[in-house]
Amino acid sequence: MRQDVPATIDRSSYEPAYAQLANILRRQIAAGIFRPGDRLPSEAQLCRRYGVSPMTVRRVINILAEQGVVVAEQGRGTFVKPLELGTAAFNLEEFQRIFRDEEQTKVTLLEIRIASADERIAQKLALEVGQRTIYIRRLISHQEAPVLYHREYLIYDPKRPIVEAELEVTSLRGLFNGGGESTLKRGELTIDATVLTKEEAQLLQAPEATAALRLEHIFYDFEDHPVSWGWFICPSDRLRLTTTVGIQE
Amino acid sequence: MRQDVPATIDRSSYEPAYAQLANILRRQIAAGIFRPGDRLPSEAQLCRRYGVSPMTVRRVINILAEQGVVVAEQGRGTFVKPLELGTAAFNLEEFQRIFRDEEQTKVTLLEIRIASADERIAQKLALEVGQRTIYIRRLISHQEAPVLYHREYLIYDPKRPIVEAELEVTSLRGLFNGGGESTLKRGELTIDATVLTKEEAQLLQAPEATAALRLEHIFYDFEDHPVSWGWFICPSDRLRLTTTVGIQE
DNA sequence: AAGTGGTCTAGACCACTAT
DNA sequence: TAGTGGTCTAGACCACTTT
Repeated sequence: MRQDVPATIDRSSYEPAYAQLANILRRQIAAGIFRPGDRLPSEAQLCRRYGVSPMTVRRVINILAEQGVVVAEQGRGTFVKPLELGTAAFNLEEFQRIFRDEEQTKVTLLEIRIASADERIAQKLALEVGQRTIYIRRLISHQEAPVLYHREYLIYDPKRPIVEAELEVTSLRGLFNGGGESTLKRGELTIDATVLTKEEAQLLQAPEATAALRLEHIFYDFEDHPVSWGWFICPSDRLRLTTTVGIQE
Repeated sequence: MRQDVPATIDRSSYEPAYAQLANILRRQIAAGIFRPGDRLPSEAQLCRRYGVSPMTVRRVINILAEQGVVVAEQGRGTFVKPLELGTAAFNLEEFQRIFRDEEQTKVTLLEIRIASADERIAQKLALEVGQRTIYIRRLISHQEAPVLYHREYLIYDPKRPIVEAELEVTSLRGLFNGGGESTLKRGELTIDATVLTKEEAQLLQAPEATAALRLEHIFYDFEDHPVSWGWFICPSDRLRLTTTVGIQE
């Protein structure tokens, strides 16, 4: 037994009862009091034990179930879930942090030009081959060191306000942290691995043939038309994706 | 307007009222009826409009907030969130799928042996340099083609049941899909990019110097002791991480 | 003061599982 | 039949923001 788990709910606390109870149960599981496969006390028992209403207990169980800590089975009970690697989720917080740190982060516009769509671009942006797109290359530096190289094709349509907004160098910041583009409905993202080309290595000041992560994106507007296709290149010694799976206290 | 959104809740449906209302609001947002930054109707208005109790509306708002679709601000209202790239989450479903498909997936044990810990291993597993570990190499093939190369160091402790369990080739399956190890409390995972070595390329039947994803893991038991350190190598043409961000209908 | 979200109650009724 | 989770109600009270 490593640490005592508080056993009651403090009604005078600023932390709401449901959050307190969720933490109590999660800590009990983390401490090994309830092991994977074990059944938790029934909801009625938890109501009596902690002096809260059924609705509040229900909410707590829902929270723990969403966190992947337990699984509730109707008619049988609520059980502690074993570790499941497939539920691990990696997020882009590291990327977000770079753009949030406005003092230390600089976005350099390397190139903007009109480019006519080849077959690949046309397919990604649902255009005809030969139609105009806007091609943008950016280099993102953090603390004086280049960390990301971004290339992007935007649909060219003078009627669309998004084009002007996207051209602004600051738009990337909004895209990562929110509050930016409000004309985008959704994006499809893919991560894979790549080897730096000579050009990429030079810009990113990395040795040639270094391994790098590649984050590809397509963004869609509210009419479900693609408006942007592009990708970030990120040497894997500068940015990693990390996460934890299982019980976090 | 692309599609009509059902405007009432069907009380005779098997789908609970809260789920129906969440879908109604999400579809209205997806259809552009409410745009990023817009305020949703107040909870009291939603109660009257859809004939449900405050608790049910509350639950709906919570669900949409968890999904990152809206943000509720006390005293002000509930607002549609703009697209935020930083909230994108990549999961390991692709990996999970491989192991779930038991017919088509074969795990080959390439090597098991006792290895004494060098400085790097000792640090990862919280051991002294020179202590014994179990070194395992596995090749995972799907539909006759190798997709993953796994190397792993396990702490060597005859008293620990985990060791025997981990040695079984089937244990990877349980780890990914759940129902496996119940002695593991949590894992720390990292994804980065790497270039295949000659040995890796040969085993994975890929050209040398190909880019690959590398998924590193450390697993901890309920005493918070590390029990396993290892990594999967996965050529990026065989497995990608994909996700979507924003509104999904 | 009025309107907003946030928490919580004390039940009701239902669906499902085990015995 | 008894016990389990799952949904839902009709309020209450509170904290916060806006006017």
